[in-house]
Amino acid sequence: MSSERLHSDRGQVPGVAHEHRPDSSGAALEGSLMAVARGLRRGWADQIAHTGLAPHQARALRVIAAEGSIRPGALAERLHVAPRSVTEVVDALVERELVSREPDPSDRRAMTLTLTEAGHELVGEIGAIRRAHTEQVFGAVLSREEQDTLAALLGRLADRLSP
Amino acid sequence: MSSERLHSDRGQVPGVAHEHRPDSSGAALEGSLMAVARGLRRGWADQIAHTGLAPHQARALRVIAAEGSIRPGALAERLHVAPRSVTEVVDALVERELVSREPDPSDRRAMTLTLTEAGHELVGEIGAIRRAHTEQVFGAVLSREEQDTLAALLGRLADRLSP
DNA sequence: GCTATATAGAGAGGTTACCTCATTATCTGG
DNA sequence: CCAGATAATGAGGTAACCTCTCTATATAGC
Repeated sequence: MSSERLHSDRGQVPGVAHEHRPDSSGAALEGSLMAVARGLRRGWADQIAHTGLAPHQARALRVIAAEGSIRPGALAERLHVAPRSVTEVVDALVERELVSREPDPSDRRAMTLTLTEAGHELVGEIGAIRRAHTEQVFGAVLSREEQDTLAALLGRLADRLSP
Repeated sequence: MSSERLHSDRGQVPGVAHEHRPDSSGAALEGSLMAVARGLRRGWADQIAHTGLAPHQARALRVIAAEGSIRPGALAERLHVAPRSVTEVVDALVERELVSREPDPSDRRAMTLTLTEAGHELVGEIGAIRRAHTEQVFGAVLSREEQDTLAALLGRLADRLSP
């Protein structure tokens, strides 16, 4: 639906011809990076659409899988949402029987979230799809060596940026 | 949400002609790239927060600036939202007197969006902030040469991913 | 042991950024 | 000149957030 581009540049005279100044390659770098990130994210989203999982549900599932078991409050922190907001995401995952929500034996105020069998299965499946898509994109354009170079450079940037 | 392509290659690695096994480094590449993209986006968001512009408002402003003058429908396409949805974004920008919405002389059904003086100013300001932040991040970690290498690799990926 | 305060999760209700569908004005091709 | 197509928008809905509040439980201080 969003893939058809209409030509929008009719002969209209724009008011002024203004700043389109990618003078430094920094702008190009930034633009390409964001475009690649966007492209990958869209690709993943398209390919996991058939699961019926919203992106934030998939993300929550991944965090739960990574932690093995987690409490709603901690999950909220990982997802960068308010504690209250995670309840609804978890509700949906529990509804689909991908996650089980059980009282935490060590603190009776708290709940513990863990993946069900079906949850594990789905996480694995999504991971495989994601990995395949990513490899396909990178592999189609870059040589193995170039991928290593890219990974090294981005790794250094990520280290600097991540808290 | 974005397209109606339904790839059904689940679970299995799709046939890429020449297969390496980049198992772990592919994941690292992907992870780093997304982390860097996220870090940059957060940095920009933090730094333009003081303008009171929501991210999609800032994006709309940039598109209008880039086009010089654009109609709501075309803007919607650029922002990947439904035509109806852009009305509200534009409402907010018009309210702040950053954008003027005037009847299009060439088609009396249509409106034309252009930046006001204040709009141009703000776009310039945001661009400067963004550029400075980006350069600071890249410059602090990578040499000029490395930035060029990175730009080249990402550029090729972006070309492949973007229509 | 008993109370004061902090914390975990969830209910109630609001906001926002989207959406679809319907409506009005205008354009365009036969 | 009239039958659609198209541009924007009003009306009304939904989903993912939010804050504020409530209840149950934990924990620290007396």
